[in-house]
Amino acid sequence: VVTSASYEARAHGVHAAMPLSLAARKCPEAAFLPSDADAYRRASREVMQVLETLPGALEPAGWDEAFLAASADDPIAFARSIQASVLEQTGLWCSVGIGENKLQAKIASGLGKPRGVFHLTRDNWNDVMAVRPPSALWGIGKKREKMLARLGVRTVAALASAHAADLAAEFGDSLGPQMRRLARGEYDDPVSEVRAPARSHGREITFERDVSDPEALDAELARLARRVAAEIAEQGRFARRIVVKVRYAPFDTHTHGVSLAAPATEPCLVERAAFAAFAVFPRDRPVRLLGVRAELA
DNA sequence: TCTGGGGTCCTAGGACCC
DNA sequence: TCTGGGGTCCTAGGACCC
Repeated sequence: VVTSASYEARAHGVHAAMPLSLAARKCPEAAFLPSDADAYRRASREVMQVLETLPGALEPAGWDEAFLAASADDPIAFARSIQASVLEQTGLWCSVGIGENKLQAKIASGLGKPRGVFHLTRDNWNDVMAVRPPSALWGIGKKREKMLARLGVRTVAALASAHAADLAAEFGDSLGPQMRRLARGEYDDPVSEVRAPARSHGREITFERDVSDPEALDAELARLARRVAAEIAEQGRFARRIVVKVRYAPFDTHTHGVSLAAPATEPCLVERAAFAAFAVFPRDRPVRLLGVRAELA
């Protein structure tokens, strides 16, 4: 599938997660490049190093985004100076979103793309957001948007004024009210410089063709399990539980897990747990995806 | 069109306990 | 024989994000 697309390709309707065959149809003249994770990691480090020189707590959010807790008399000028520094020192453009909290800033950075600066605060929140669909909010995707539409909620403004009880009944006592707060531009989580330790680490593979051969599946499962074990050991972490993920056609995905007697990192123990979890699955269906994930102690 | 790989968080339901 | 109410923990699945 497409990992990322240039703005020129996006103009043809190509976007991330789209199957390559469809992307090629939508944009036959596009150049298809292999992904190069090492290059992106290097570029990410360079950009983050620039941002680290700025005053204020920095919270990286993935490879190509970060939150900066800063205050400035002239936020827009400050944002432009960040942009200029990043461009000068890395040759890369970025967009900068300014907000009173992470939600506003995150949405603003999207609205600033490409290469722009956008300012989103309580003063212009309604002007900018009220008529947009709920999926314009960070944390509401297409599925929740559909569920909201069934409740008659089709805009951010409608969500902001929806009945809390209705939302709680549909989405739960936590998520429901939280979605309404998002629609009002409210967000409490502070920018946090301390990175929480990872909760899990896993590897998965989608086969080019569905695999039925049990020996081939066993071999792949062992390979994934040992790789995960080696990687968490390298990070000095221990597995608490091993979860195996299996996807059949068409996109029928299931997981089963096995808790370890004690936190462990030994490849043989991780592998044994993976096989115990895998044993729960029926073995008579062709497998499209196999994954092993360690939940960490 | 037919759906990657790495994650995080939330929810519902069941088991279990007092 | 049929059964409360409160709580915790575990598991599987799903939604979301980059």
